[in-house]
Amino acid sequence: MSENSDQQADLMVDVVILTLNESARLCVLLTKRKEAPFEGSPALPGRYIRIDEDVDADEAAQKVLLSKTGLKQPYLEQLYTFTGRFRDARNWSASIAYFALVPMFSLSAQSDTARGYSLVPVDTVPKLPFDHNEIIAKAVDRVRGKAAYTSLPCHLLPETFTLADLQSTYEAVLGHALDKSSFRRKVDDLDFLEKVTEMRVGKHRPAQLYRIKPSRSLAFFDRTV
Amino acid sequence: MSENSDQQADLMVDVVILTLNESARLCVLLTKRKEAPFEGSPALPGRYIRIDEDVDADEAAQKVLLSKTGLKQPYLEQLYTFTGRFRDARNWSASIAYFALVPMFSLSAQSDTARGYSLVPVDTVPKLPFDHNEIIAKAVDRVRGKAAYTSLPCHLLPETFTLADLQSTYEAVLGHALDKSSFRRKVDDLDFLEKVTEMRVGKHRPAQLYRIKPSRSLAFFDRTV
DNA sequence: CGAATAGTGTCTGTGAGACATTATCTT
DNA sequence: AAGATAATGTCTCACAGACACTATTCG
Repeated sequence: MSENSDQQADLMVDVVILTLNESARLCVLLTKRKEAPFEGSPALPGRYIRIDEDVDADEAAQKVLLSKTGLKQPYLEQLYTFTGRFRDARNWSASIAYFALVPMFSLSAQSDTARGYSLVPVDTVPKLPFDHNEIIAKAVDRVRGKAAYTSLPCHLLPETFTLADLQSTYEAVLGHALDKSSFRRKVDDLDFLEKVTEMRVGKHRPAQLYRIKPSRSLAFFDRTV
Repeated sequence: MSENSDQQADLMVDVVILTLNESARLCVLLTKRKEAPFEGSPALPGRYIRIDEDVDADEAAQKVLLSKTGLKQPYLEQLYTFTGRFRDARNWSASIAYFALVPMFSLSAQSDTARGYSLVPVDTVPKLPFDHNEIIAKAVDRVRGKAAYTSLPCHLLPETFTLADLQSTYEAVLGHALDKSSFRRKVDDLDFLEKVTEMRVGKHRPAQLYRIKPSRSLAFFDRTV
């Protein structure tokens, strides 16, 4: 591949960072592009892979995530690689897309937009440059699909949470309501949560707080064969 | 990315071609490498992406598949992208891996090996160059996972087949036996097969032949939420 | 007829959904 | 006490698994 080094594909990573907003809606983080083309437009955070700095694409994606959220231990998974001559008018390019699930942002909406990024509900994403809409759609599909039979959505919650929090998170991701009793039975069967000594106190009856058992950071629901 | 064009990553596609052998075992097709490094070793079929010839990576993968099997309409799906500085000692590289499901080969074992490739059961794959063992493992995982709730394994069968064929295919992929009655109920519920007028005649009672309904080339089993 | 494969029927336990009930807090 | 949320209990229907049974071919 060295005989024609000016005829190379561009290689980059893009990261779909998903979180819940205050209304418990699933949102994607978008940055304002600082360079041409589409300077100023919102787009997915991402950058070119730097083969002298990045050991592999996972590391590059982690760095993107770290620079946007400051988080070191999020859930990060490779999603799909989008390629082709036409997805970026400048050149044949390959973007290795990742998605990340991060707990609800503690940052205020103000400082977010000040830093040039915004949280947008996944069902109201505007037209974005390149094939970024397609990338987001695929990420949401994947998370929805896995939510049906794994504990993946837990990563959208803070360290400790109530069962009601957990259920509304699943409902936000899946897009439909769940029965409380069935949901709790299933969570109980899966046995990936442990009680925390404290309770959440609020305006009404306090609720038990839980956290994910250290050993079971991604548990699988039964799947009927 | 143009300021340092001799410091680019290599970009390639590798294809895990899966099929069933005569003993109804899930097998992967391996080629003998014609170039250094590892010349003569068995390895996954693949090649560098040629940005002047391939519109996108899917097309490159299709061409690899076509050149190895002569098949034009197989099931082909992007699997995962394997990247990094160390997976190939020559350079930082990215391999966009695909997997394909193809009907049992009509080619004889003789002509296969003559052309320099071989079918190896996925549970007896020898140590391969690069990270090809890891790629195959991931492909098998993916197929197994999807087999549990989709009609994916159908693509391992010829145009028409009996329900017994279909069941043994599922059993080969999943790695365990299935109940005949339950299996047929489920297939019936899914409603992705249609009867063919002919029957398969053999040494015993003839069996009804089926084919996939044209509109339902990939059907999904129910998944319990 | 027996052997072998194709195809159908029946029973039962599990478990998800629906919904009711009890429990515990604040004001 | 009223209101709100947390947590648990009960009933039922659907369905997957187990297994038995019938059907149709060949030799």
